[in-house]
Amino acid sequence: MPTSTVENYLKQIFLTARESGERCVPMGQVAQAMQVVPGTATTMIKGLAKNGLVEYTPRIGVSLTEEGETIAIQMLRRHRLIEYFLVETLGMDWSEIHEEAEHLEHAISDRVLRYIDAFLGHPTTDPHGDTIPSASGEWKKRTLESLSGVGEGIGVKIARVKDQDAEFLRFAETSGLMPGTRMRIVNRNASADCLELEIKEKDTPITLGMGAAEKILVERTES
Amino acid sequence: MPTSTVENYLKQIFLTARESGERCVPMGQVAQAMQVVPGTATTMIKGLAKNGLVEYTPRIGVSLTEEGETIAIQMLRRHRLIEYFLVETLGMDWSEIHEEAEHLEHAISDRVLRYIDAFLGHPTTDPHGDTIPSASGEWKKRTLESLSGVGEGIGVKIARVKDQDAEFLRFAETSGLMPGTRMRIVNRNASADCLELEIKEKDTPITLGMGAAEKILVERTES
DNA sequence: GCCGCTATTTTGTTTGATCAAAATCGAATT
DNA sequence: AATTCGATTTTGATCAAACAAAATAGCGGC
Repeated sequence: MPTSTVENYLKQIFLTARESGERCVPMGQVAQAMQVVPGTATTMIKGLAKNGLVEYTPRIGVSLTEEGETIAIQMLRRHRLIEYFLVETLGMDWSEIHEEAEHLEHAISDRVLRYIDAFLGHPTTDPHGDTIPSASGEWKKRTLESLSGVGEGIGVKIARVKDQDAEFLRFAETSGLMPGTRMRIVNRNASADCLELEIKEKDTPITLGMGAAEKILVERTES
Repeated sequence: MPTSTVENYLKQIFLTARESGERCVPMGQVAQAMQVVPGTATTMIKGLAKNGLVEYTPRIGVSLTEEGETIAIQMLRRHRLIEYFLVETLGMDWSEIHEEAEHLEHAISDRVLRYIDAFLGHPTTDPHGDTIPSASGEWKKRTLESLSGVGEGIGVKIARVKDQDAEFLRFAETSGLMPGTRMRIVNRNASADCLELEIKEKDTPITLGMGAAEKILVERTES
Protein backbone atom coordinates (compact mmCIF):
# COMPACT_ATOMS: atom_id res chain seq x y z
CA MET A 1 0.00 0.00 0.00
CA PRO A 2 1.32 3.45 -0.89
CA THR A 3 1.64 5.92 1.98
CA SER A 4 -0.47 9.08 1.92
CA THR A 5 2.58 11.09 0.89
CA VAL A 6 3.08 8.85 -2.12
CA GLU A 7 -0.58 9.24 -3.03
CA ASN A 8 -0.25 13.00 -2.84
CA TYR A 9 2.79 13.09 -5.07
CA LEU A 10 1.00 11.00 -7.68
CA LYS A 11 -2.12 13.12 -7.52
CA GLN A 12 -0.13 16.32 -7.75
CA ILE A 13 1.87 15.06 -10.75
CA PHE A 14 -1.35 14.08 -12.45
CA LEU A 15 -2.98 17.44 -11.80
CA THR A 16 0.07 19.42 -12.84
CA ALA A 17 0.45 17.43 -16.04
CA ARG A 18 -3.23 17.96 -16.89
CA GLU A 19 -2.84 21.66 -16.21
CA SER A 20 0.19 22.16 -18.42
CA GLY A 21 -0.88 19.73 -21.11
CA GLU A 22 2.52 18.05 -20.89
CA ARG A 23 2.93 14.42 -19.99
CA CYS A 24 6.26 15.12 -18.25
CA VAL A 25 6.45 17.41 -15.21
CA PRO A 26 9.76 19.07 -14.19
CA MET A 27 10.98 18.53 -10.63
CA GLY A 28 10.65 22.18 -9.70
CA GLN A 29 6.91 22.09 -10.29
CA VAL A 30 6.49 18.89 -8.34
CA ALA A 31 8.33 20.44 -5.41
CA GLN A 32 6.20 23.55 -5.61
CA ALA A 33 2.94 21.63 -5.84
CA MET A 34 3.92 19.54 -2.83
CA GLN A 35 5.27 22.53 -0.91
CA VAL A 36 8.62 20.89 -0.22
CA VAL A 37 12.17 21.90 -1.06
CA PRO A 38 13.37 20.56 -4.43
CA GLY A 39 15.75 18.05 -2.86
CA THR A 40 12.91 16.34 -1.04
CA ALA A 41 10.97 15.95 -4.25
CA THR A 42 13.95 14.43 -6.05
CA THR A 43 14.43 11.86 -3.31
CA MET A 44 10.77 10.94 -3.22
CA ILE A 45 10.45 10.68 -6.99
CA LYS A 46 13.46 8.38 -7.18
CA GLY A 47 11.67 6.20 -4.68
CA LEU A 48 8.45 6.23 -6.67
CA ALA A 49 10.41 5.33 -9.82
CA LYS A 50 11.92 2.34 -8.02
CA ASN A 51 8.39 1.20 -7.23
CA GLY A 52 7.26 1.53 -10.82
CA LEU A 53 4.78 4.34 -10.17
CA VAL A 54 6.54 6.99 -12.26
CA GLU A 55 9.16 7.28 -14.98
CA TYR A 56 11.94 9.59 -13.96
CA THR A 57 14.55 11.19 -16.21
CA PRO A 58 17.12 13.23 -14.24
CA ARG A 59 17.20 16.92 -15.14
CA ILE A 60 14.13 16.49 -17.34
CA GLY A 61 11.24 15.53 -15.12
CA VAL A 62 8.79 12.86 -14.16
CA SER A 63 5.71 11.23 -15.69
CA LEU A 64 3.21 8.73 -14.37
CA THR A 65 3.23 5.09 -15.37
CA GLU A 66 -0.04 3.24 -15.98
CA GLU A 67 -0.03 2.11 -12.37
CA GLY A 68 0.78 5.55 -10.99
CA GLU A 69 -1.97 7.15 -13.02
CA THR A 70 -4.50 4.63 -11.78
CA ILE A 71 -3.70 5.54 -8.20
CA ALA A 72 -3.81 9.27 -8.99
CA ILE A 73 -7.26 8.96 -10.53
CA GLN A 74 -8.50 6.93 -7.59
CA MET A 75 -7.32 9.70 -5.27
CA LEU A 76 -9.27 12.24 -7.27
CA ARG A 77 -12.32 10.03 -7.04
CA ARG A 78 -11.94 9.74 -3.27
CA HIS A 79 -11.40 13.44 -2.86
CA ARG A 80 -14.42 14.43 -4.83
CA LEU A 81 -16.76 11.83 -3.40
CA ILE A 82 -15.78 12.96 0.07
CA GLU A 83 -16.37 16.60 -0.81
CA TYR A 84 -19.76 15.71 -2.15
CA PHE A 85 -20.58 13.81 0.99
CA LEU A 86 -19.46 16.58 3.34
CA VAL A 87 -21.60 19.14 1.57
CA GLU A 88 -24.67 17.16 0.63
CA THR A 89 -25.02 14.91 3.64
CA LEU A 90 -23.41 16.67 6.56
CA GLY A 91 -24.37 20.09 5.30
CA MET A 92 -20.90 21.53 5.67
CA ASP A 93 -19.93 24.80 4.19
CA TRP A 94 -18.67 24.82 0.66
CA SER A 95 -15.60 26.80 1.68
CA GLU A 96 -14.41 24.51 4.46
CA ILE A 97 -14.55 21.10 2.83
CA HIS A 98 -11.44 21.09 0.67
CA GLU A 99 -8.89 20.73 3.44
CA GLU A 100 -11.07 18.18 5.18
CA ALA A 101 -11.32 16.09 2.03
CA GLU A 102 -7.58 16.46 1.50
CA HIS A 103 -7.10 14.71 4.80
CA LEU A 104 -9.88 12.18 4.65
CA GLU A 105 -9.10 10.92 1.16
CA HIS A 106 -6.11 9.06 2.59
CA ALA A 107 -7.85 7.70 5.63
CA ILE A 108 -11.02 6.21 4.25
CA SER A 109 -10.87 2.57 3.20
CA ASP A 110 -12.15 1.33 -0.14
CA ARG A 111 -14.89 -0.41 1.71
CA VAL A 112 -16.21 2.71 3.43
CA LEU A 113 -15.83 4.64 0.20
CA ARG A 114 -18.02 2.12 -1.61
CA TYR A 115 -20.69 2.54 1.03
CA ILE A 116 -20.50 6.32 0.79
CA ASP A 117 -20.73 6.15 -2.99
CA ALA A 118 -23.81 3.97 -2.74
CA PHE A 119 -25.33 6.12 0.01
CA LEU A 120 -24.93 9.19 -2.19
CA GLY A 121 -26.42 7.43 -5.19
CA HIS A 122 -23.20 7.30 -7.27
CA PRO A 123 -22.87 11.00 -8.07
CA THR A 124 -20.87 12.02 -11.13
CA THR A 125 -19.76 15.55 -10.21
CA ASP A 126 -18.59 17.08 -6.95
CA PRO A 127 -19.74 20.39 -5.43
CA HIS A 128 -17.10 22.33 -7.39
CA GLY A 129 -18.51 20.87 -10.57
CA ASP A 130 -15.50 18.61 -11.11
CA THR A 131 -16.28 15.22 -12.59
CA ILE A 132 -15.97 12.29 -10.20
CA PRO A 133 -14.09 9.44 -11.90
CA SER A 134 -15.90 6.10 -11.77
CA ALA A 135 -14.56 3.26 -9.66
CA SER A 136 -12.93 1.86 -12.79
CA GLY A 137 -11.11 5.13 -13.38
CA GLU A 138 -12.86 6.70 -16.34
CA TRP A 139 -14.64 9.97 -16.63
CA LYS A 140 -16.24 12.00 -19.31
CA LYS A 141 -14.67 15.29 -20.23
CA ARG A 142 -16.61 18.42 -20.92
CA THR A 143 -15.66 21.36 -23.07
CA LEU A 144 -15.52 24.27 -20.73
CA GLU A 145 -14.28 27.80 -21.16
CA SER A 146 -13.18 30.34 -18.63
CA LEU A 147 -15.66 33.07 -17.71
CA SER A 148 -12.94 35.61 -18.42
CA GLY A 149 -13.08 34.78 -22.12
CA VAL A 150 -16.84 35.06 -22.62
CA GLY A 151 -18.20 38.03 -24.57
CA GLU A 152 -20.90 40.53 -23.63
CA GLY A 153 -24.51 39.45 -23.69
CA ILE A 154 -23.74 35.74 -23.64
CA GLY A 155 -25.67 33.47 -21.30
CA VAL A 156 -23.68 30.82 -19.46
CA LYS A 157 -23.95 28.23 -16.72
CA ILE A 158 -21.20 27.74 -14.16
CA ALA A 159 -19.61 24.31 -14.47
CA ARG A 160 -16.58 24.51 -12.21
CA VAL A 161 -14.84 26.80 -9.79
CA LYS A 162 -11.12 26.14 -10.00
CA ASP A 163 -9.85 27.88 -6.88
CA GLN A 164 -9.52 25.94 -3.63
CA ASP A 165 -8.87 28.94 -1.42
CA ALA A 166 -11.40 29.10 1.41
CA GLU A 167 -11.59 32.89 1.28
CA PHE A 168 -12.49 32.92 -2.38
CA LEU A 169 -14.94 30.07 -2.04
CA ARG A 170 -16.75 31.84 0.74
CA PHE A 171 -17.08 34.88 -1.45
CA ALA A 172 -18.26 32.77 -4.38
CA GLU A 173 -20.85 31.05 -2.26
CA THR A 174 -22.33 34.19 -0.79
CA SER A 175 -22.45 35.77 -4.23
CA GLY A 176 -24.23 32.74 -5.62
CA LEU A 177 -21.38 31.84 -7.95
CA MET A 178 -21.72 28.09 -7.66
CA PRO A 179 -21.81 25.24 -10.18
CA GLY A 180 -25.21 25.20 -11.79
CA THR A 181 -25.79 28.95 -11.52
CA ARG A 182 -27.02 30.50 -14.77
CA MET A 183 -26.12 34.07 -15.68
CA ARG A 184 -25.40 36.57 -18.44
CA ILE A 185 -22.45 38.86 -19.07
CA VAL A 186 -23.92 42.35 -18.99
CA ASN A 187 -20.79 44.33 -19.50
CA ARG A 188 -17.21 43.55 -20.34
CA ASN A 189 -14.62 46.22 -19.72
CA ALA A 190 -11.14 45.11 -20.71
CA SER A 191 -9.36 48.26 -19.55
CA ALA A 192 -11.05 48.20 -16.16
CA ASP A 193 -10.12 44.52 -16.13
CA CYS A 194 -13.55 43.48 -15.00
CA LEU A 195 -16.87 41.90 -15.96
CA GLU A 196 -20.39 42.72 -14.88
CA LEU A 197 -22.69 39.74 -14.45
CA GLU A 198 -26.39 39.31 -13.99
CA ILE A 199 -27.35 36.15 -12.16
CA LYS A 200 -30.61 34.58 -13.26
CA GLU A 201 -33.46 35.22 -10.86
CA LYS A 202 -31.51 37.85 -8.92
CA ASP A 203 -31.63 41.54 -9.53
CA THR A 204 -28.36 43.02 -8.24
CA PRO A 205 -25.59 42.57 -10.81
CA ILE A 206 -22.13 41.46 -9.67
CA THR A 207 -18.82 42.92 -10.75
CA LEU A 208 -15.89 40.56 -10.98
CA GLY A 209 -12.19 41.18 -11.70
CA MET A 210 -10.62 39.20 -14.50
CA GLY A 211 -8.41 37.33 -12.05
CA ALA A 212 -11.48 35.92 -10.35
CA ALA A 213 -13.32 35.38 -13.62
CA GLU A 214 -10.48 33.21 -14.83
CA LYS A 215 -11.12 30.75 -12.03
CA ILE A 216 -14.70 30.19 -13.08
CA LEU A 217 -15.34 27.74 -15.88
CA VAL A 218 -18.63 27.87 -17.72
CA GLU A 219 -20.72 26.23 -20.42
CA ARG A 220 -22.68 28.41 -22.85
CA THR A 221 -26.43 28.21 -22.61
CA GLU A 222 -27.20 30.58 -25.51
CA SER A 223 -25.06 32.30 -28.12
CA MET B 1 -1.51 17.98 18.51
CA PRO B 2 -0.79 14.45 19.60
CA THR B 3 0.00 11.93 16.86
CA SER B 4 -2.37 9.05 16.29
CA THR B 5 0.06 6.70 18.01
CA VAL B 6 0.01 8.86 21.10
CA GLU B 7 -3.78 8.90 21.03
CA ASN B 8 -3.84 5.12 20.83
CA TYR B 9 -1.50 4.69 23.77
CA LEU B 10 -3.65 6.98 25.90
CA LYS B 11 -6.85 5.24 24.89
CA GLN B 12 -5.36 1.83 25.55
CA ILE B 13 -4.07 2.86 28.98
CA PHE B 14 -7.50 4.23 29.83
CA LEU B 15 -9.27 1.08 28.70
CA THR B 16 -6.83 -1.26 30.43
CA ALA B 17 -7.07 0.71 33.67
CA ARG B 18 -10.89 0.62 33.52
CA GLU B 19 -10.75 -3.11 32.87
CA SER B 20 -8.49 -3.95 35.79
CA GLY B 21 -9.93 -1.38 38.16
CA GLU B 22 -6.41 -0.11 38.85
CA ARG B 23 -5.36 3.44 38.16
CA CYS B 24 -1.83 2.32 37.30
CA VAL B 25 -1.13 0.00 34.38
CA PRO B 26 2.08 -2.07 34.20
CA MET B 27 4.24 -1.72 31.10
CA GLY B 28 3.73 -5.29 29.98
CA GLN B 29 0.02 -4.73 29.60
CA VAL B 30 0.51 -1.52 27.72
CA ALA B 31 2.84 -3.30 25.31
CA GLN B 32 0.38 -6.13 24.86
CA ALA B 33 -2.57 -3.82 24.29
CA MET B 34 -0.60 -1.87 21.71
CA GLN B 35 0.84 -4.99 20.09
CA VAL B 36 4.41 -3.78 20.33
CA VAL B 37 7.49 -5.21 22.06
CA PRO B 38 7.87 -4.01 25.65
CA GLY B 39 10.85 -1.81 24.83
CA THR B 40 8.82 0.21 22.37
CA ALA B 41 6.17 0.87 24.99
CA THR B 42 8.76 2.02 27.51
CA THR B 43 10.24 4.49 25.05
CA MET B 44 6.85 5.86 24.06
CA ILE B 45 5.61 6.17 27.63
CA LYS B 46 8.71 8.10 28.64
CA GLY B 47 7.89 10.47 25.82
CA LEU B 48 4.28 10.83 26.95
CA ALA B 49 5.47 11.50 30.51
CA LYS B 50 7.74 14.26 29.24
CA ASN B 51 4.69 15.83 27.60
CA GLY B 52 2.65 15.65 30.76
CA LEU B 53 0.10 13.16 29.46
CA VAL B 54 0.95 10.33 31.84
CA GLU B 55 2.74 9.74 35.12
CA TYR B 56 5.38 7.10 34.79
CA THR B 57 7.11 5.21 37.58
CA PRO B 58 9.81 2.85 36.27
CA ARG B 59 9.21 -0.83 37.09
CA ILE B 60 5.77 0.00 38.44
CA GLY B 61 3.70 1.28 35.58
CA VAL B 62 1.91 4.23 34.07
CA SER B 63 -1.24 6.21 34.83
CA LEU B 64 -3.00 9.00 32.97
CA THR B 65 -2.83 12.62 34.03
CA GLU B 66 -5.88 14.84 33.83
CA GLU B 67 -4.84 15.96 30.37
CA GLY B 68 -4.09 12.44 29.17
CA GLU B 69 -7.44 11.20 30.38
CA THR B 70 -9.27 13.98 28.59
CA ILE B 71 -7.68 12.95 25.32
CA ALA B 72 -8.41 9.27 25.97
CA ILE B 73 -12.09 9.99 26.58
CA GLN B 74 -12.29 12.12 23.46
CA MET B 75 -10.87 9.22 21.48
CA LEU B 76 -13.54 6.95 22.86
CA ARG B 77 -16.16 9.47 21.87
CA ARG B 78 -14.78 9.67 18.35
CA HIS B 79 -14.56 5.93 18.02
CA ARG B 80 -18.09 5.30 19.13
CA LEU B 81 -19.67 8.12 17.19
CA ILE B 82 -17.97 6.85 14.08
CA GLU B 83 -19.15 3.31 14.71
CA TYR B 84 -22.65 4.60 15.16
CA PHE B 85 -22.42 6.53 11.93
CA LEU B 86 -21.04 3.62 9.92
CA VAL B 87 -23.83 1.33 11.04
CA GLU B 88 -26.80 3.66 11.17
CA THR B 89 -26.12 5.91 8.22
CA LEU B 90 -24.02 3.92 5.79
CA GLY B 91 -25.64 0.63 6.72
CA MET B 92 -22.37 -1.19 7.22
CA ASP B 93 -22.16 -4.54 8.85
CA TRP B 94 -21.83 -4.65 12.59
CA SER B 95 -18.83 -6.97 12.33
CA GLU B 96 -16.76 -4.84 9.99
CA ILE B 97 -16.96 -1.42 11.59
CA HIS B 98 -14.50 -1.72 14.46
CA GLU B 99 -11.32 -1.67 12.45
CA GLU B 100 -12.70 1.09 10.26
CA ALA B 101 -13.52 3.23 13.28
CA GLU B 102 -10.10 2.46 14.74
CA HIS B 103 -8.61 4.10 11.70
CA LEU B 104 -11.03 6.94 11.18
CA GLU B 105 -11.03 8.13 14.78
CA HIS B 106 -7.60 9.66 14.20
CA ALA B 107 -8.35 11.14 10.82
CA ILE B 108 -11.57 12.99 11.35
CA SER B 109 -11.30 16.61 12.46
CA ASP B 110 -13.23 18.01 15.37
CA ARG B 111 -15.22 20.04 12.90
CA VAL B 112 -16.39 17.06 10.87
CA LEU B 113 -17.05 15.13 14.06
CA ARG B 114 -19.36 17.89 15.27
CA TYR B 115 -21.28 17.74 12.02
CA ILE B 116 -21.57 13.97 12.25
CA ASP B 117 -22.75 14.20 15.85
CA ALA B 118 -25.42 16.71 14.85
CA PHE B 119 -26.40 14.71 11.77
CA LEU B 120 -26.93 11.63 13.95
CA GLY B 121 -28.93 13.60 16.49
CA HIS B 122 -26.37 13.39 19.34
CA PRO B 123 -26.66 9.67 20.14
CA THR B 124 -25.64 8.45 23.59
CA THR B 125 -24.73 4.83 22.94
CA ASP B 126 -22.92 3.13 20.06
CA PRO B 127 -24.00 -0.06 18.24
CA HIS B 128 -22.16 -2.25 20.78
CA GLY B 129 -24.20 -0.62 23.53
CA ASP B 130 -21.19 1.32 24.84
CA THR B 131 -21.96 4.79 26.13
CA ILE B 132 -20.74 7.64 23.95
CA PRO B 133 -19.05 10.30 26.11
CA SER B 134 -20.40 13.79 25.60
CA ALA B 135 -18.25 16.45 23.96
CA SER B 136 -17.33 17.67 27.43
CA GLY B 137 -16.11 14.21 28.41
CA GLU B 138 -18.73 12.86 30.77
CA TRP B 139 -20.86 9.81 30.56
CA LYS B 140 -23.29 7.93 32.70
CA LYS B 141 -22.28 4.51 33.97
CA ARG B 142 -24.60 1.56 34.11
CA THR B 143 -24.46 -1.48 36.37
CA LEU B 144 -24.02 -4.42 34.09
CA GLU B 145 -23.27 -8.05 34.77
CA SER B 146 -21.82 -10.71 32.54
CA LEU B 147 -24.24 -13.20 30.99
CA SER B 148 -22.04 -15.99 32.32
CA GLY B 149 -23.03 -15.11 35.88
CA VAL B 150 -26.79 -15.02 35.43
CA GLY B 151 -28.87 -17.85 36.93
CA GLU B 152 -31.48 -20.07 35.30
CA GLY B 153 -34.86 -18.65 34.48
CA ILE B 154 -33.75 -15.04 34.67
CA GLY B 155 -34.81 -12.60 31.97
CA VAL B 156 -32.18 -10.18 30.72
CA LYS B 157 -31.51 -7.60 28.04
CA ILE B 158 -28.18 -7.39 26.25
CA ALA B 159 -26.41 -4.12 27.00
CA ARG B 160 -22.96 -4.62 25.54
CA VAL B 161 -20.88 -7.09 23.61
CA LYS B 162 -17.30 -6.78 24.76
CA ASP B 163 -15.46 -8.68 22.03
CA GLN B 164 -14.18 -6.77 19.01
CA ASP B 165 -13.25 -9.84 16.98
CA ALA B 166 -15.01 -9.74 13.60
CA GLU B 167 -15.58 -13.51 13.60
CA PHE B 168 -17.35 -13.42 16.93
CA LEU B 169 -19.37 -10.35 16.05
CA ARG B 170 -20.58 -11.97 12.86
CA PHE B 171 -21.72 -14.97 14.87
CA ALA B 172 -23.39 -12.74 17.44
CA GLU B 173 -25.19 -10.80 14.77
CA THR B 174 -26.56 -13.81 12.91
CA SER B 175 -27.68 -15.33 16.20
CA GLY B 176 -29.44 -12.14 17.17
CA LEU B 177 -27.19 -11.49 20.14
CA MET B 178 -27.10 -7.72 19.82
CA PRO B 179 -27.54 -4.86 22.27
CA GLY B 180 -31.22 -4.51 23.02
CA THR B 181 -32.06 -8.17 22.54
CA ARG B 182 -34.21 -9.56 25.36
CA MET B 183 -33.91 -13.20 26.42
CA ARG B 184 -34.14 -15.73 29.21
CA ILE B 185 -31.67 -18.32 30.52
CA VAL B 186 -33.42 -21.64 30.05
CA ASN B 187 -30.71 -23.91 31.29
CA ARG B 188 -27.39 -23.49 33.00
CA ASN B 189 -25.00 -26.40 33.01
CA ALA B 190 -21.79 -25.62 34.86
CA SER B 191 -20.08 -28.93 34.12
CA ALA B 192 -20.86 -28.73 30.42
CA ASP B 193 -19.60 -25.15 30.65
CA CYS B 194 -22.53 -23.78 28.72
CA LEU B 195 -25.81 -21.90 28.86
CA GLU B 196 -29.02 -22.40 26.92
CA LEU B 197 -30.83 -19.22 25.96
CA GLU B 198 -34.22 -18.42 24.62
CA ILE B 199 -34.39 -15.21 22.66
CA LYS B 200 -37.67 -13.33 22.95
CA GLU B 201 -39.87 -13.71 19.90
CA LYS B 202 -37.76 -16.52 18.46
CA ASP B 203 -38.39 -20.18 18.96
CA THR B 204 -35.08 -21.99 18.52
CA PRO B 205 -32.98 -21.77 21.70
CA ILE B 206 -29.27 -20.99 21.46
CA THR B 207 -26.49 -22.77 23.31
CA LEU B 208 -23.49 -20.69 24.30
CA GLY B 209 -20.17 -21.65 25.89
CA MET B 210 -19.17 -19.80 29.06
CA GLY B 211 -16.26 -18.17 27.25
CA ALA B 212 -18.66 -16.48 24.86
CA ALA B 213 -21.21 -15.74 27.58
CA GLU B 214 -18.54 -13.85 29.49
CA LYS B 215 -18.22 -11.35 26.66
CA ILE B 216 -21.88 -10.45 26.77
CA LEU B 217 -22.97 -7.92 29.37
CA VAL B 218 -26.61 -7.73 30.33
CA GLU B 219 -29.13 -5.88 32.46
CA ARG B 220 -31.83 -7.85 34.30
CA THR B 221 -35.37 -7.27 33.13
CA GLU B 222 -37.05 -9.54 35.73
CA SER B 223 -35.84 -11.45 38.77
C1' DG C 1 34.36 29.03 -25.89
C1' DC C 2 33.94 30.57 -21.26
C1' DC C 3 30.75 32.79 -17.54
C1' DG C 4 27.26 32.79 -14.64
C1' DC C 5 22.39 31.99 -13.55
C1' DT C 6 18.88 28.85 -12.46
C1' DA C 7 17.09 24.39 -11.94
C1' DT C 8 18.24 20.16 -10.11
C1' DT C 9 20.71 16.63 -7.46
C1' DT C 10 23.62 15.18 -3.54
C1' DT C 11 24.81 14.91 1.12
C1' DG C 12 24.12 15.09 5.82
C1' DT C 13 20.58 15.75 9.73
C1' DT C 14 16.28 15.47 12.14
C1' DT C 15 12.01 13.39 13.99
C1' DG C 16 8.74 9.76 15.18
C1' DA C 17 7.86 5.08 15.58
C1' DT C 18 9.31 0.79 15.53
C1' DC C 19 12.24 -3.88 16.38
C1' DA C 20 15.91 -7.07 18.16
C1' DA C 21 18.82 -8.25 21.44
C1' DA C 22 21.44 -7.33 25.53
C1' DA C 23 21.39 -5.65 30.29
C1' DT C 24 19.18 -5.22 34.56
C1' DC C 25 15.89 -5.32 38.30
C1' DG C 26 12.65 -7.72 41.71
C1' DA C 27 10.66 -11.29 43.82
C1' DA C 28 10.00 -16.05 44.75
C1' DT C 29 12.62 -20.58 45.64
C1' DT C 30 15.97 -22.89 47.39
C1' DA D 1 21.96 -15.11 51.16
C1' DA D 2 22.40 -16.95 46.46
C1' DT D 3 19.94 -18.41 42.37
C1' DT D 4 16.92 -18.18 38.85
C1' DC D 5 12.99 -16.59 36.08
C1' DG D 6 10.06 -13.23 34.28
C1' DA D 7 9.19 -8.57 33.53
C1' DT D 8 11.25 -4.31 32.37
C1' DT D 9 14.69 -1.01 30.52
C1' DT D 10 18.59 0.17 27.61
C1' DT D 11 21.07 0.27 23.43
C1' DG D 12 21.76 0.32 18.64
C1' DA D 13 19.51 0.13 14.02
C1' DT D 14 16.00 0.87 10.66
C1' DC D 15 12.50 3.35 7.80
C1' DA D 16 9.87 7.23 5.87
C1' DA D 17 9.64 11.90 5.18
C1' DA D 18 11.23 16.10 5.61
C1' DC D 19 14.93 20.28 5.65
C1' DA D 20 19.30 22.93 4.74
C1' DA D 21 23.07 23.71 2.31
C1' DA D 22 26.64 22.37 -0.88
C1' DA D 23 27.66 20.44 -5.47
C1' DT D 24 26.63 20.21 -10.26
C1' DA D 25 24.59 20.34 -14.88
C1' DG D 26 22.65 22.89 -18.79
C1' DC D 27 21.72 26.80 -21.27
C1' DG D 28 21.81 31.72 -22.85
C1' DG D 29 24.78 35.74 -23.50
C1' DC D 30 28.95 37.82 -24.59
